[in-house]
Parts: sequence; C-alpha cells; structure tokens
Amino acid sequence: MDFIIDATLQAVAQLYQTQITVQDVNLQQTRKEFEGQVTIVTFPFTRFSKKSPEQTGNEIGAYLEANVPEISGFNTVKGFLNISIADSYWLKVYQDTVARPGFGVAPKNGKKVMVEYSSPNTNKPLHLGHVRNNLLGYSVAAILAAAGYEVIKTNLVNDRGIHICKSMLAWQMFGNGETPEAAQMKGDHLVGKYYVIFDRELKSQVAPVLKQVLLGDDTAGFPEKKQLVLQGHLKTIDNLKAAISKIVSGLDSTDVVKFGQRFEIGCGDLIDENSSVKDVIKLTMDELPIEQQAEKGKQLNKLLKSALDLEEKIEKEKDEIKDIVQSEAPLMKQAQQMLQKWEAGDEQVIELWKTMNTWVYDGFAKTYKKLGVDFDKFYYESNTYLLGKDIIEEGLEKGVFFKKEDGSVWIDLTADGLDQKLVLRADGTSVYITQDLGTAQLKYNDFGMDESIYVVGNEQDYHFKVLFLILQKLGKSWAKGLYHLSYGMVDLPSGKMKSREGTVVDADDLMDDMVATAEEYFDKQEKKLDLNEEEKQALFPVIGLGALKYFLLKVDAKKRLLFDPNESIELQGHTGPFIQYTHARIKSVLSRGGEFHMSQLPVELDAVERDLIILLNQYPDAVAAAAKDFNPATLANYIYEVAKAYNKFYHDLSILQAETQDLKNFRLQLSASTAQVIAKAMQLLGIQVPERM
RNA sequence: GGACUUGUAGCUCAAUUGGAUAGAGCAUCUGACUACGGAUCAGAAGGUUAGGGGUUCGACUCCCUUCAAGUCCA
Repeated sequence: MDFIIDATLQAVAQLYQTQITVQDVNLQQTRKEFEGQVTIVTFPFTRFSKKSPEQTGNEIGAYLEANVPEISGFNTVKGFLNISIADSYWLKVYQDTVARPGFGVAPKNGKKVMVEYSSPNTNKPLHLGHVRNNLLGYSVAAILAAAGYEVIKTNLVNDRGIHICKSMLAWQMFGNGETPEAAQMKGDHLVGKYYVIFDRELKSQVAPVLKQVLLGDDTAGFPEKKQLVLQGHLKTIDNLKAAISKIVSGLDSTDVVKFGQRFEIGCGDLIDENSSVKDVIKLTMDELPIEQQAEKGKQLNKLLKSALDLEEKIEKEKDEIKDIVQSEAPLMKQAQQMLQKWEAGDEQVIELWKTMNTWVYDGFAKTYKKLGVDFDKFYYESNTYLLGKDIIEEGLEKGVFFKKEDGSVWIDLTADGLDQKLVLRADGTSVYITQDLGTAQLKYNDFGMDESIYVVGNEQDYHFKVLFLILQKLGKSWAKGLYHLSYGMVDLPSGKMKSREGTVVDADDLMDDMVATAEEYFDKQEKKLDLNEEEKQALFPVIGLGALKYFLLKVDAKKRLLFDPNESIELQGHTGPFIQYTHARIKSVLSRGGEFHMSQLPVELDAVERDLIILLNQYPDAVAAAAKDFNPATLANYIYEVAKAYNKFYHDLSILQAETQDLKNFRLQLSASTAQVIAKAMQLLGIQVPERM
C-alpha cells in the first residue's frame, strides 16, 4: 500500500503546496459498508487545504485516480476518502506474494531474543495458571521466530528452597519409600502429594497452639522476642475490636431499625465484641426477603464500611500471628533444618533432593510433551541462587546502591515513583531480586541476546519494574531490551483459582478432560466421523487441546481470563475447532478437486474472493503486529477472520462447479492458500490442524 | 497509606493504537440443504463503552475525579 501513501504525499504537495510525511497519512481498511478497500482520513489535511474535509477528499481522490493506474475509483464520505483498487492489482498481489511458497516467513532480522517461560516449582505439578503461561511463552517464541528473530526458549526451574524441603520431609516421615512406579503416579504428582501432606500435618500442629494464643494471650512457649511481637499483635487486635464496638454503638438507631430485628441483635454482639461484622451482615441478609437483599446489602455494606475495613486489619494481624506460630511448629523447624543441611551440602539430603527432582522432571516432561511446548535451555535456581552478589558490589562502587548502618544494601527508587528497595540483607544473604539480577547477567553472558522476555504473572509487575530499573541504573546496555510479558490470573466460573484454596485445576487432568470431552462430542454427533479407530484416537487430542489453547490465547494476555471448560470445548463460534473444521473442509474440497494448476487468472473478482485475498495478504502484517506487541491474541483473532471469510466464499460461490476450468483452478488455488495460512498461523499458536475431522 | 492492572450487549471477547452508525461468538428469534462437509451461511434483536467532568474537527482510546474488582509495596 506504500504506493498510495507516496501518491498522497505528491497529491498534497501538488494541490496544497505542503510537504507532509508518511506518518501524516492515516491509511486504514475501508469499513465493509462502504465502497472501496482502503481509506485515507482527510480531517488532518483541512488545516492547510483550507477546504471542507469532503472537498479535500474529493480533490485528493481525483488526483489519485488520474495519476495512479491501480486506482479504479473513489468516493468521499465526510472526512473519509474511500479508494477502490482494481482487481488486477489484487490478483497480481495474490500471484506475486500470497501464492508463493515462502509466503509469511519473514527474512532473518539478525536479532536474537530470549523467551523465558513456564518456570515451575518442583514441589507440585503444573496447574491451569502454568498452562496459560506455557501457551503464551511457546506461542510468542514461535511468532518471533516467524517474524525473523533467532529465538532461545528458556525455563528457569525453581528447584530449591523451603517448599521442596517440605515435600522431602513429608516423604521421609510418611512415605514408606513410595516411588512413582509403586504408586502408579506421575512423579510430579507424587511429590505434590507429599507437599499437601506436609501442609495438612503442619496445620494440625499449628491449629491448637494458634487457638490458644488467640484466646488467652498464652505465649509462654515462644522465644522472648516472638512473645513480644505476638503480644503486640494481640493488643492491636483488641484495640481494633474496641474501635469496631465504638463504631457500631455510635450508629444512628433509625439506621439500625431499617435492617430488622436480626440486625439489632447483631449490633449488640458487635458492641460486646462477640461477633464479626461479616457474620452479622450475612445473618441479617438471610433474614431479609430476597427481593430486598441486593438493595439493602449495598446499604448495609456502606453503613459498616469503616468497621469492615478495621475487620480486614484484624485478619491481617491474625495472619501475622499465624505466621509466627507456624514458624515455631516442630515440622517447620525440621524443614528449615533440612534446608540448612541442603545448603551446607549434606550428602543424604542432596541425594534425596536429587531423587525427588528426577521424579518431578519426568512428570514435567510428560506434561510439556502433551501440551506441545519445549525449551532450548534450562536454568536451575539451585545453580543460580548465589548469583548477584558481585552485582551488589558493582552497584555500591558505582554509587547506585547504598549501605545502611546495619550493613543492609538498598536502592532508592523514589525519584522514579517507586520505593526504597532492599537488595541485600544485613547478614549478607540474598533476597529474590539479588539472584534475579545475577541470573539476568548470566543469561546475557550465555547468549548475548538483543531482547529478553519474561513470561510471568501480573502479581510480579512491581518486581520486574524494579528489576529492570536497577539494571538500567547499573548501566547495563542490554537492560532496555528486557520485557515483562505480564498476564492475568485465570478464573474459574466456580470461583477464584488459587492454590491455597484447594480448587486448583491440575494441568494433566485438564488436558485429559479436554480430550475426553472432544471424544464425547463426536460420539453425540449425528454425522459420524469417517475415520478408523486409530485415526480417531489421534484426532481427539488435536481437537481437545486446540479448543483449550485457542480459548486461552484469543484473550489479551494482560487481562484476567474466565476459563469455562464446558464452553471452551463448544465446537462452534469463535473457537479453535471452528478454525480446525474450516481447514479440514478446505482439504476435503482440494482432494475432490484433484490435480490443478494455475493457468489463466480471472479478469474480475467476486467481492468475497477479493475480501479473502485482501485478508490473506495481511498475514505477514498480522504476524509482525503480534511479534511487536508480544501478543498472540491479535494473531488468533486474525485467523478467525480468515476462517469466516473462507466459509462465506465457500458458501456463496461454487468451486468444483465453477463456470470455467480456469476459474475452478483459481478457486482451488485460493482454497489451498487459505488452508496454508490457517495451518501456519495456528502452528504459531501451538495448535495443530487436522486433514479430516 | 502509596503504586499498578482491569471495567465494553444477558454471558465470553474485539475495536487497525485518536477516526465513520462501537464489532464478533454464545444464548434468543427468523430464513437458506435435489449443494464442493449445515460443525456452514444470511438476517433480527440486544449498548449512557462503570459514573461524572475536561482536552478537539472527532474519545472505548488521552487527562482529572468518583465507584467497583484484582494485585503489589513496607
């Protein structure tokens, strides 16, 4: 389309004696309700044309029509100049680019990019959140490769720390030497099972003590320092409760009466500090007629907002108390000791750690294989957790960091709108960001990449902001190429998905479910699959996983995603299987059409043919745009448009019964090109397309 | 207390980065099989783009503010 922009620059220079640049020309696709294929927005030109937008458009349009042979006509609506381009042009574009074998593969741009994704913990299996991460990472890597980058896919495995010690300890204590083979379980699931057991046992140790502490400030069993802290928290809680009591007793009695008798009783309980605000609201609501609940609920929450805020603070205090009690539990202490032994290189602990990690990696490998993702390089935190201290030294020398009296090292980011951030503890031990600094340097030393993308959830937005800023302040030339591909949490219809709430969707289970659901779907269809058993068993994973992947990738990464397993497998509408179906359908026509070769191109195009060609021609742009924003969703949405356009073409025109042999050949060729674009684009999303289904 | 993200049709998502009457799918209603695969296609209905203010030829998009959901920092 560059020739139109160039001609527009000429037209403006000629007509209005004004030099404008390429950026000043706003070229867009013409909306389908208007005649034409491309549109120039002429509002900005009125500044120097001194004429109405419409008149300006007409003048430029007339100039273009007269001077550009490819332009066959134009019309102007308000400030929009719609340009029609001759069919011969589109046919030439089709023949010269779309129909060529190398279409859609950008030439190497000489740049190297690293995509780090997945980053699992070795104490439990992958879950739904990881699935989104893996699909995003894999797809972004594939898209970047198609856009001309050399891509290195890496996985930074979190294989050390207290969490893995918990699994190890529980296995030692309760496992009776159980192995994945003996348990008939994937290794990652077995290790995860012991992590859950640890958690359960820890809770049973903590619960009675916690109850005791919360009831009657019985903190005698704790070290002196912690006793003081605990008592501080208890005192705060008392004060908060008293404050709530005061708020409630200060309520206007006419307000209280509005919510019924149950609420009056509740208020009495609150004043006596015998109940929680949440409970009172709930009980009050239950007594109200259903039609009043929504309205009164709002009023009630508003009335008690300050009390609710205080109650939230109480919960936080309680959490802190719980943390302290937990840290003193015997099991927790044992886990800590185990971590210390691990760090000291204790042979037995290391041996156990290696064994259990082997199990986990076997399990992960199976999950990754099924999911269809892979990596070029693994990094392990057990190798990198001590890195970064030299960078702290470097930062101190450069004056980027400063030391506090207690010896801890900090960076002051307040000038950049952030906080002061600890980068090394007073005792000289690392914090998370220390090792991330070191690991970033390590990765750059290993590969010297121009850009580096971290696929990590949005709860770490702040962390990465700080990390990248520090590296920039340290003067690392490569810091400007760092990018945090942040993605939102995956919600389930039944509620929020959080590991501590125990409603995690396991990745392996999810994939199996999707395959099974695909099978059920086909069984229910009236029209039976014309495939043998072996072919069917090969097809179900393609459809089931295609549905899952497309559903997760079509949504903009940064947004939260509501994953409804039942809806995602729905094989119609804006789904992966719809696109897969379109591909299979094209393949079916092609096989019926037999051998063909392009001979004579048609002189005129039908509108649906032209739309399809224009869309196919945009494929490289769609890839480039997805690569620029690291966003597979744009590509996913593009390919859906292609599938829709093809189905319309297929419906409106006859391919095998075309009027002439030449036309039939052309339409077969167009079908083949469409199938190729669909297959290529889906491949960049990590989705396979079937020949038949 | 401070910071970040999100809020679009009943539901799930778009909107070419400031452009035309805000578009798709699901669900609802209607129509198209003597057909190359009907898992399709065409149409109807559905909107104060969370609310309010501002910037300009023009705002879902940018600025201010309130609200809601979520997350992070000490």
